[in-house]
Amino acid sequence: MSSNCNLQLKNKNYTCTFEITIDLIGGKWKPVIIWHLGTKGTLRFNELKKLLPHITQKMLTQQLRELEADNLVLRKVYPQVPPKVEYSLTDLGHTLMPILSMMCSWGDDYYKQLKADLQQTMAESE
Amino acid sequence: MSSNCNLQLKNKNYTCTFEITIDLIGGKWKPVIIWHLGTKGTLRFNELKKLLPHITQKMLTQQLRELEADNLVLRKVYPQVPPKVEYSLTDLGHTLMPILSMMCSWGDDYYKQLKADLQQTMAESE
DNA sequence: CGGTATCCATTTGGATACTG
DNA sequence: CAGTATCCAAATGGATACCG
Repeated sequence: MSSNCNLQLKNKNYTCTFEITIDLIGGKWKPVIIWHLGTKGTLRFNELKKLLPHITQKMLTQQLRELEADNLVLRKVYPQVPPKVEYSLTDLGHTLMPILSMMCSWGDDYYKQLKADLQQTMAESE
Repeated sequence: MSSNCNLQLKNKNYTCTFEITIDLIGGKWKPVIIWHLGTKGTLRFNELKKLLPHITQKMLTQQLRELEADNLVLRKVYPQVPPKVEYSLTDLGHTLMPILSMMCSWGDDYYKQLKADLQQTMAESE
């Protein structure tokens, strides 16, 4: 079908290797989850939930399961009542931190620049 | 609502600056589009389309419009028949390349590692 | 050539209720 | 505490036809 290179992984096709990266850490929640685990270390389910005020329980569970399946996050269950589940980054997960860090500061710069431009525009219109 | 920091930009709310980055370059197509424009320079609509064999015309147009609105891509229309439209990265767009580059090589490593692990598993099962 | 417009299928995500 | 299950709404994306 494709004239480009075709990479296959887990029944999915990619035309470029960073489609793989996007697939693993793209989406609304995954980068933030990884970021929190990377900067704060091991976190329990509800601790994560508090750090992501807008996520629903369903989404958090779902995203964590996917991250686990992709070997980016480690899930440790303590067999006790009430249950205790801890999440942390795997070694592979940690290797993503430099990328996320760059994305974070880029977003920061973009935000500041846009705010500055807005101030500029408002000042000029006076 | 949110106990975290709350950033607002263009009627959207973010709790962290890299949600902004994700919003701008996340999704299935944008990174690849930016990547092609960054590595190959100016491209016409149909040249881009050939580089992304699976994208539909609608999606390509849509993504390019969004990238343009976010000041990452420059759209230059030549007023002639048949039409000629050229796309290129803005200065801001270029600042994304180091991030995309890292994502690309990370995806590359991940792919190679997984393939290597697979070979290993197959070898052991013999 | 470089698009729009329309329609429709799939995917994603949210609200709510329930559970070991 | 850390989830499942179910249902439903919204967003995303693809096929197709048409246009200046």
